[in-house]
Amino acid sequence: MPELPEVETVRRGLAPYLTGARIAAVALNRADLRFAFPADLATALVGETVTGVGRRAKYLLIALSSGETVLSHLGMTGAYRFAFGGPAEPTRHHRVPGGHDHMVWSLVHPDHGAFDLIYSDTRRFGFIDLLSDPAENPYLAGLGPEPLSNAFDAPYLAARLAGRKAPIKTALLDQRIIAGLGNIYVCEVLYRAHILPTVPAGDLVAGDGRPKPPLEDLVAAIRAVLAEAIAAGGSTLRDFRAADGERGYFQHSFTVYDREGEPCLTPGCRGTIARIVQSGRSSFFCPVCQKSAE
DNA sequence: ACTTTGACCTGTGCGC
DNA sequence: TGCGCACAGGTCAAAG
Repeated sequence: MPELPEVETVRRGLAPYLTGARIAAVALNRADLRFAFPADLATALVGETVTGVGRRAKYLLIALSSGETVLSHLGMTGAYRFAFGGPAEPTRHHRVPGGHDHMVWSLVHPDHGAFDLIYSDTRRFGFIDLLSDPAENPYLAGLGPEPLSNAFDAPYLAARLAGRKAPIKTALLDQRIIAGLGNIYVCEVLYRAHILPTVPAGDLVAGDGRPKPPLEDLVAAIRAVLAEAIAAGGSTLRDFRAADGERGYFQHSFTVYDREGEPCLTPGCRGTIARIVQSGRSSFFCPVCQKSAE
């Protein structure tokens, strides 16, 4: 589910409790998620101390005192929650018999005491791996720049989009071009930048290879929308200890995503939000105030 | 080399 | 109420 802002929110919720905690035990309730758990996962974790919780794109990176790193991707329905003493409350995906709590870390933190960290994942599109060298990992090596970093700007994006005939919607979902955007935020940033999702990506680049004004707007929109979403997620962190982190995913209200048939919220625009399917994914947009590149 | 499609899973909500 | 179908925020392999 989680796109960059949601994963960042999870990271911020986990970091204060995991950093400095010692892993006393690890339970795996099945052999695989999307991929098999590494054979030595539990033994590699037990006895180690967490030295930090990072994020790259939509991946969580949990660093261990051994020097190894746990890579965790939440897929569509992955979620972490804590259980401090007593039986853990099931997640809302857990009402059906069987449940979806696939991995449980038992941790001891010098300040927070003993607690469990539970990973649940209904659809099991998530996965967990153990990396000795994150920089060399194929999952991470091919990722494009972080959209909130200095490495991401309009000239960069222009260079990557020049000549591409694929719709801008599809290009922005390509993690090799820009890391961390998913279907919701791509819809949102294109809406904010007033660009139709169907525009051929290369149309946003001028003949000399420089970004056209709409592409400058798009870069600004990407930064603004993500920053706002992270800020909104941060406001839910107060509850992270008791909740499952899932709440934050949807707390944020969207301006175009999933609003088919509703009025466009752009000031002065009288359009109605439409929905089309691109690359098998829903695109929501306003056919009035979102335009092709001039 | 490029893009699109199907596959992986389970759950929910809608129309009939 | 029940049933079937469409759909869901991600990614990868395979097919075009």
